Amino acid sequence: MGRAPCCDKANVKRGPWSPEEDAKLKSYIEEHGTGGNWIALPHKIGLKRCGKSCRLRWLNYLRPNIKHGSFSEEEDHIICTLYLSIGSRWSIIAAQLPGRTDNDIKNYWNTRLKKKLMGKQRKDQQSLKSRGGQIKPEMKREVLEDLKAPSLCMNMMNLYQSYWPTELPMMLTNPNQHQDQLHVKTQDPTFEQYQQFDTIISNQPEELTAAYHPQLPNTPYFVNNNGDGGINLFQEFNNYPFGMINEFGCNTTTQSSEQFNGLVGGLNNLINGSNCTSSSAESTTSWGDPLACPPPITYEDCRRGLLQNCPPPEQPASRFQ
DNA sequence: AACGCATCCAACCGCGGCAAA
DNA sequence: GTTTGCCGCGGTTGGATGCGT
Repeated sequence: MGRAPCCDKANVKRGPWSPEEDAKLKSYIEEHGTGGNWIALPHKIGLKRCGKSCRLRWLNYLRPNIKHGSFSEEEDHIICTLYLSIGSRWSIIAAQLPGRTDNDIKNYWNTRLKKKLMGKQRKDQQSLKSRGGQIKPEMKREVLEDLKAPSLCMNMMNLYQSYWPTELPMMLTNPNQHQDQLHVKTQDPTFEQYQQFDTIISNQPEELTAAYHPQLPNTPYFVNNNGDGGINLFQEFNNYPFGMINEFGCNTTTQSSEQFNGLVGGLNNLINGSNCTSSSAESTTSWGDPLACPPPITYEDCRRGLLQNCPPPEQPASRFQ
Protein backbone atom coordinates (compact mmCIF):
# COMPACT_ATOMS: atom_id res chain seq x y z
CA MET A 1 0.00 0.00 0.00
CA GLY A 2 1.41 3.34 -0.99
CA ARG A 3 1.45 6.47 1.05
CA ALA A 4 -1.68 8.61 1.01
CA PRO A 5 -1.22 11.87 -0.89
CA CYS A 6 -0.62 14.92 1.30
CA CYS A 7 -3.35 16.85 -0.48
CA ASP A 8 -6.07 16.51 -3.08
CA LYS A 9 -4.06 17.27 -6.17
CA ALA A 10 -7.19 17.95 -8.21
CA ASN A 11 -8.24 20.79 -5.94
CA VAL A 12 -4.98 22.61 -5.36
CA LYS A 13 -3.47 25.34 -7.46
CA ARG A 14 -0.08 24.68 -8.96
CA GLY A 15 2.49 26.77 -10.76
CA PRO A 16 3.78 30.26 -10.06
CA TRP A 17 2.54 32.14 -7.02
CA SER A 18 0.59 35.37 -7.44
CA PRO A 19 1.48 38.46 -5.39
CA GLU A 20 -1.85 38.05 -3.56
CA GLU A 21 -1.01 34.50 -2.53
CA ASP A 22 2.44 35.60 -1.42
CA ALA A 23 0.98 38.39 0.66
CA LYS A 24 -1.56 36.09 2.32
CA LEU A 25 1.02 33.49 3.21
CA LYS A 26 3.59 36.00 4.39
CA SER A 27 1.27 38.00 6.61
CA TYR A 28 -0.25 34.89 8.16
CA ILE A 29 3.09 33.29 9.01
CA GLU A 30 4.53 36.55 10.30
CA GLU A 31 1.53 36.91 12.60
CA HIS A 32 0.83 33.33 13.64
CA GLY A 33 3.87 31.29 12.63
CA THR A 34 3.53 28.03 10.75
CA GLY A 35 1.90 26.25 13.66
CA GLY A 36 4.17 23.31 13.01
CA ASN A 37 1.81 21.93 10.42
CA TRP A 38 2.29 22.93 6.82
CA ILE A 39 -0.47 20.66 5.56
CA ALA A 40 -3.10 22.47 7.62
CA LEU A 41 -1.73 25.94 6.90
CA PRO A 42 -3.26 26.59 3.46
CA HIS A 43 -6.73 25.67 4.75
CA LYS A 44 -6.41 28.13 7.62
CA ILE A 45 -5.37 30.94 5.28
CA GLY A 46 -7.81 30.04 2.56
CA LEU A 47 -5.15 29.28 0.00
CA LYS A 48 -5.80 26.61 -2.58
CA ARG A 49 -2.26 25.34 -2.32
CA CYS A 50 -0.60 22.17 -1.16
CA GLY A 51 1.09 22.51 2.23
CA LYS A 52 4.38 21.48 0.74
CA SER A 53 4.08 24.19 -1.85
CA CYS A 54 3.46 26.77 0.91
CA ARG A 55 6.47 25.56 2.83
CA LEU A 56 8.67 25.79 -0.24
CA ARG A 57 7.43 29.24 -1.12
CA TRP A 58 8.06 30.50 2.40
CA LEU A 59 11.46 28.93 2.82
CA ASN A 60 12.82 29.77 -0.60
CA TYR A 61 11.28 33.14 -1.27
CA LEU A 62 9.15 34.83 1.35
CA ARG A 63 10.91 34.35 4.65
CA PRO A 64 12.93 37.31 5.95
CA ASN A 65 16.64 37.79 5.23
CA ILE A 66 16.62 35.78 2.03
CA LYS A 67 19.46 36.94 -0.15
CA HIS A 68 18.65 37.13 -3.84
CA GLY A 69 21.02 38.01 -6.62
CA SER A 70 24.45 36.95 -7.70
CA PHE A 71 26.85 34.94 -5.61
CA SER A 72 30.14 36.39 -4.43
CA GLU A 73 33.53 34.83 -5.04
CA GLU A 74 33.65 33.93 -1.38
CA GLU A 75 30.32 32.13 -1.66
CA ASP A 76 31.54 30.33 -4.79
CA HIS A 77 34.53 29.19 -2.86
CA ILE A 78 32.51 27.92 0.09
CA ILE A 79 30.10 26.05 -2.16
CA CYS A 80 32.85 24.38 -4.16
CA THR A 81 34.86 23.44 -1.13
CA LEU A 82 31.90 21.97 0.69
CA TYR A 83 30.64 20.19 -2.40
CA LEU A 84 34.01 18.60 -2.76
CA SER A 85 33.85 17.43 0.81
CA ILE A 86 30.28 16.34 1.31
CA GLY A 87 28.72 16.21 -2.13
CA SER A 88 25.22 17.44 -2.87
CA ARG A 89 24.15 18.01 0.73
CA TRP A 90 22.60 21.33 -0.21
CA SER A 91 20.91 22.00 3.09
CA ILE A 92 24.20 21.64 4.92
CA ILE A 93 25.96 23.84 2.40
CA ALA A 94 23.17 26.40 2.67
CA ALA A 95 23.61 26.47 6.43
CA GLN A 96 27.09 27.90 5.86
CA LEU A 97 25.76 30.70 3.65
CA PRO A 98 23.40 32.98 5.57
CA GLY A 99 20.50 34.15 3.45
CA ARG A 100 20.95 31.51 0.78
CA THR A 101 18.55 28.62 0.37
CA ASP A 102 19.43 25.09 -0.54
CA ASN A 103 17.38 25.44 -3.69
CA ASP A 104 19.29 28.56 -4.66
CA ILE A 105 22.63 26.93 -4.14
CA LYS A 106 21.58 23.78 -5.94
CA ASN A 107 20.44 25.79 -8.93
CA TYR A 108 23.55 27.91 -8.89
CA TRP A 109 25.77 24.86 -8.76
CA ASN A 110 23.94 23.01 -11.51
CA THR A 111 23.73 25.94 -13.87
CA ARG A 112 26.99 27.78 -13.34
CA LEU A 113 29.57 26.52 -10.91
CA LYS A 114 29.62 22.98 -12.22
CA LYS A 115 30.08 24.19 -15.76
CA LYS A 116 32.81 26.51 -14.64
CA LEU A 117 34.73 23.59 -13.19
CA MET A 118 33.90 21.14 -15.95
CA GLY A 119 35.01 23.63 -18.55
CA LYS A 120 38.31 23.80 -16.73
CA GLN A 121 38.54 20.01 -16.74
CA ARG A 122 37.99 19.79 -20.48
CA LYS A 123 40.68 22.35 -21.03
CA ASP A 124 43.10 20.38 -18.90
CA GLN A 125 42.28 17.13 -20.65
CA GLN A 126 42.84 18.64 -24.07
CA SER A 127 46.09 19.99 -22.81
CA LEU A 128 47.08 16.56 -21.56
CA LYS A 129 46.31 14.94 -24.90
CA SER A 130 48.48 17.42 -26.71
CA ARG A 131 51.33 16.53 -24.36
CA GLY A 132 51.11 12.81 -25.03
CA GLY A 133 49.76 11.94 -21.62
CA GLN A 134 52.49 13.57 -19.57
CA ILE A 135 51.26 15.36 -16.50
CA LYS A 136 53.14 18.55 -15.95
CA PRO A 137 53.63 20.11 -12.54
CA GLU A 138 51.86 23.27 -13.64
CA MET A 139 48.76 21.24 -14.42
CA LYS A 140 48.71 19.84 -10.91
CA ARG A 141 49.15 23.34 -9.62
CA GLU A 142 46.21 24.62 -11.64
CA VAL A 143 43.96 21.86 -10.39
CA LEU A 144 44.86 22.43 -6.80
CA GLU A 145 44.63 26.16 -7.04
CA ASP A 146 41.17 25.74 -8.49
CA LEU A 147 40.18 23.62 -5.57
CA LYS A 148 41.60 26.01 -3.03
CA ALA A 149 43.99 23.33 -2.00
CA PRO A 150 44.50 24.24 1.64
CA SER A 151 40.78 23.86 2.23
CA LEU A 152 40.83 20.57 0.39
CA CYS A 153 43.34 19.21 2.83
CA MET A 154 41.41 20.40 5.82
CA ASN A 155 38.22 18.98 4.44
CA MET A 156 39.82 15.63 3.88
CA MET A 157 40.89 15.67 7.47
CA ASN A 158 37.39 16.59 8.58
CA LEU A 159 35.95 13.90 6.36
CA TYR A 160 38.23 11.38 7.86
CA GLN A 161 37.25 12.42 11.34
CA SER A 162 33.56 12.37 10.52
CA TYR A 163 33.39 8.99 8.95
CA TRP A 164 35.95 6.89 10.67
CA PRO A 165 36.32 8.22 14.16
CA THR A 166 38.60 5.50 15.45
CA GLU A 167 39.86 3.54 12.53
CA LEU A 168 42.26 4.25 9.76
CA PRO A 169 40.72 4.15 6.34
CA MET A 170 41.74 1.89 3.56
CA MET A 171 42.11 3.65 0.30
CA LEU A 172 40.97 1.91 -2.82
CA THR A 173 41.27 2.97 -6.38
CA ASN A 174 39.00 1.64 -9.03
CA PRO A 175 40.98 -0.36 -11.54
CA ASN A 176 38.30 -0.30 -14.23
CA GLN A 177 39.47 2.24 -16.71
CA HIS A 178 37.63 4.02 -19.45
CA GLN A 179 38.72 2.61 -22.75
CA ASP A 180 39.62 6.01 -24.03
CA GLN A 181 42.04 6.44 -21.17
CA LEU A 182 43.78 3.14 -21.69
CA HIS A 183 46.64 4.73 -23.51
CA VAL A 184 47.27 6.96 -20.54
CA LYS A 185 46.95 4.02 -18.18
CA THR A 186 49.62 2.00 -19.91
CA GLN A 187 52.03 4.92 -19.68
CA ASP A 188 51.34 5.40 -16.03
CA PRO A 189 54.16 4.28 -13.77
CA THR A 190 51.63 2.96 -11.29
CA PHE A 191 50.02 0.67 -13.84
CA GLU A 192 51.55 -2.36 -12.21
CA GLN A 193 49.99 -1.38 -8.94
CA TYR A 194 46.63 -1.43 -10.61
CA GLN A 195 47.24 -4.89 -11.93
CA GLN A 196 48.14 -5.98 -8.42
CA PHE A 197 45.07 -4.24 -7.14
CA ASP A 198 42.92 -6.15 -9.61
CA THR A 199 44.14 -9.34 -8.03
CA ILE A 200 43.64 -8.07 -4.53
CA ILE A 201 40.12 -6.84 -5.11
CA SER A 202 39.05 -10.06 -6.78
CA ASN A 203 40.02 -11.91 -3.63
CA GLN A 204 38.05 -9.65 -1.30
CA PRO A 205 34.75 -10.54 0.35
CA GLU A 206 31.67 -9.35 -1.48
CA GLU A 207 30.97 -6.70 1.14
CA LEU A 208 34.20 -4.97 0.39
CA THR A 209 33.89 -5.01 -3.35
CA ALA A 210 30.31 -3.78 -3.02
CA ALA A 211 31.68 -0.63 -1.50
CA TYR A 212 33.69 -0.06 -4.56
CA HIS A 213 31.91 1.95 -7.22
CA PRO A 214 32.50 0.71 -10.75
CA GLN A 215 30.55 3.58 -12.31
CA LEU A 216 33.10 6.10 -11.11
CA PRO A 217 36.41 5.03 -12.52
CA ASN A 218 39.81 6.45 -11.66
CA THR A 219 38.66 7.81 -8.39
CA PRO A 220 40.00 7.10 -4.96
CA TYR A 221 37.61 6.02 -2.28
CA PHE A 222 37.95 5.65 1.39
CA VAL A 223 36.23 2.52 2.53
CA ASN A 224 35.84 1.96 6.21
CA ASN A 225 36.56 -1.32 7.82
CA ASN A 226 32.92 -2.21 8.08
CA GLY A 227 32.54 -2.10 4.36
CA ASP A 228 29.38 -0.04 4.54
CA GLY A 229 30.18 2.41 1.86
CA GLY A 230 32.88 4.68 0.60
CA ILE A 231 33.22 8.33 -0.17
CA ASN A 232 34.49 9.47 -3.48
CA LEU A 233 36.76 12.29 -2.53
CA PHE A 234 37.09 13.58 -6.03
CA GLN A 235 33.71 12.88 -7.50
CA GLU A 236 33.62 16.03 -9.55
CA PHE A 237 37.02 15.37 -11.02
CA ASN A 238 36.67 11.88 -12.43
CA ASN A 239 37.92 13.00 -15.77
CA TYR A 240 41.18 14.40 -14.63
CA PRO A 241 44.02 12.60 -16.28
CA PHE A 242 44.61 9.18 -14.95
CA GLY A 243 47.49 9.15 -12.51
CA MET A 244 47.09 12.69 -11.31
CA ILE A 245 44.55 11.90 -8.66
CA ASN A 246 46.29 8.65 -8.01
CA GLU A 247 49.37 10.48 -6.92
CA PHE A 248 47.42 11.83 -3.99
CA GLY A 249 47.41 8.49 -2.29
CA CYS A 250 48.29 4.89 -2.46
CA ASN A 251 46.19 2.08 -3.66
CA THR A 252 46.79 -0.91 -1.59
CA THR A 253 44.36 -2.42 0.85
CA THR A 254 46.87 -2.38 3.66
CA GLN A 255 45.94 -0.24 6.60
CA SER A 256 48.72 1.83 8.03
CA SER A 257 49.42 5.24 9.38
CA GLU A 258 52.03 5.53 6.64
CA GLN A 259 49.26 5.10 4.13
CA PHE A 260 47.19 7.93 5.47
CA ASN A 261 50.26 10.09 5.85
CA GLY A 262 51.14 9.17 2.30
CA LEU A 263 47.84 10.44 1.03
CA VAL A 264 47.92 13.68 2.92
CA GLY A 265 51.63 14.03 2.39
CA GLY A 266 51.09 13.72 -1.32
CA LEU A 267 48.62 16.54 -1.18
CA ASN A 268 50.90 18.65 0.94
CA ASN A 269 53.75 18.04 -1.45
CA LEU A 270 51.66 19.05 -4.40
CA ILE A 271 50.53 22.16 -2.66
CA ASN A 272 53.93 23.06 -1.32
CA GLY A 273 55.40 22.63 -4.75
CA SER A 274 52.85 24.97 -6.24
CA ASN A 275 53.84 28.52 -5.48
CA CYS A 276 53.07 27.96 -1.88
CA THR A 277 55.84 28.42 0.59
CA SER A 278 55.55 28.86 4.29
CA SER A 279 57.01 32.34 4.14
CA SER A 280 55.17 33.74 1.19
CA ALA A 281 51.56 34.28 0.31
CA GLU A 282 52.14 36.41 -2.74
CA SER A 283 50.32 34.21 -5.20
CA THR A 284 46.58 33.86 -5.12
CA THR A 285 44.11 31.15 -5.90
CA SER A 286 41.59 31.45 -8.68
CA TRP A 287 39.22 32.68 -6.00
CA GLY A 288 41.46 35.66 -5.47
CA ASP A 289 42.45 34.54 -2.00
CA PRO A 290 46.04 34.50 -0.89
CA LEU A 291 47.44 31.04 -1.34
CA ALA A 292 48.65 30.04 2.06
CA CYS A 293 50.11 26.74 3.15
CA PRO A 294 47.83 24.50 5.15
CA PRO A 295 49.10 23.19 8.39
CA PRO A 296 50.74 19.84 7.79
CA ILE A 297 48.25 17.08 8.45
CA THR A 298 49.37 13.81 9.85
CA TYR A 299 47.73 10.70 11.08
CA GLU A 300 48.67 11.72 14.59
CA ASP A 301 46.95 15.07 14.10
CA CYS A 302 43.77 13.31 13.16
CA ARG A 303 43.93 11.00 16.11
CA ARG A 304 44.54 13.96 18.40
CA GLY A 305 41.62 15.83 16.94
CA LEU A 306 39.44 12.83 17.35
CA LEU A 307 40.27 12.32 20.96
CA GLN A 308 39.34 15.93 21.63
CA ASN A 309 36.17 16.07 19.56
CA CYS A 310 34.63 12.63 19.39
CA PRO A 311 33.91 10.21 22.15
CA PRO A 312 34.77 6.68 21.08
CA PRO A 313 31.74 5.33 19.23
CA GLU A 314 30.40 1.87 19.69
CA GLN A 315 32.03 -0.21 17.01
CA PRO A 316 30.05 -2.81 15.15
CA ALA A 317 31.91 -6.04 14.62
CA SER A 318 34.12 -5.84 11.58
CA ARG A 319 33.13 -8.08 8.75
CA PHE A 320 36.68 -8.32 7.56
CA GLN A 321 38.50 -9.83 10.44
C1' DA B 1 11.44 40.70 -36.85
C1' DA B 2 11.30 35.87 -36.26
C1' DC B 3 12.96 31.74 -35.05
C1' DG B 4 15.55 28.24 -32.45
C1' DC B 5 18.56 27.13 -28.96
C1' DA B 6 20.62 27.82 -24.37
C1' DT B 7 20.26 29.23 -19.79
C1' DC B 8 18.14 30.27 -15.50
C1' DC B 9 15.42 29.33 -11.62
C1' DA B 10 10.90 28.68 -9.28
C1' DA B 11 8.28 25.00 -8.39
C1' DC B 12 7.14 20.20 -8.30
C1' DC B 13 7.86 15.29 -7.17
C1' DG B 14 8.98 11.32 -4.66
C1' DC B 15 11.48 9.35 -1.11
C1' DG B 16 13.58 8.58 3.55
C1' DG B 17 13.55 9.80 8.31
C1' DC B 18 11.13 10.41 12.20
C1' DA B 19 7.64 10.85 15.70
C1' DA B 20 3.09 10.08 17.23
C1' DA B 21 -0.78 7.08 17.48
C1' DG C 1 6.20 -3.65 16.80
C1' DT C 2 3.42 -1.59 13.20
C1' DT C 3 1.05 1.98 10.86
C1' DT C 4 0.25 6.60 9.65
C1' DG C 5 1.30 11.10 8.31
C1' DC C 6 4.31 15.19 8.28
C1' DC C 7 8.79 17.31 7.36
C1' DG C 8 12.79 18.05 4.91
C1' DC C 9 15.77 16.86 1.34
C1' DG C 10 17.72 16.18 -3.31
C1' DG C 11 16.62 15.42 -8.11
C1' DT C 12 13.99 16.95 -11.91
C1' DT C 13 10.87 19.67 -14.77
C1' DG C 14 9.12 23.27 -17.47
C1' DG C 15 8.08 28.14 -18.25
C1' DA C 16 10.38 32.57 -18.81
C1' DT C 17 14.02 34.99 -20.56
C1' DG C 18 18.22 35.92 -23.10
C1' DC C 19 21.01 35.51 -27.04
C1' DG C 20 22.70 34.38 -31.55
C1' DT C 21 21.61 33.80 -36.36
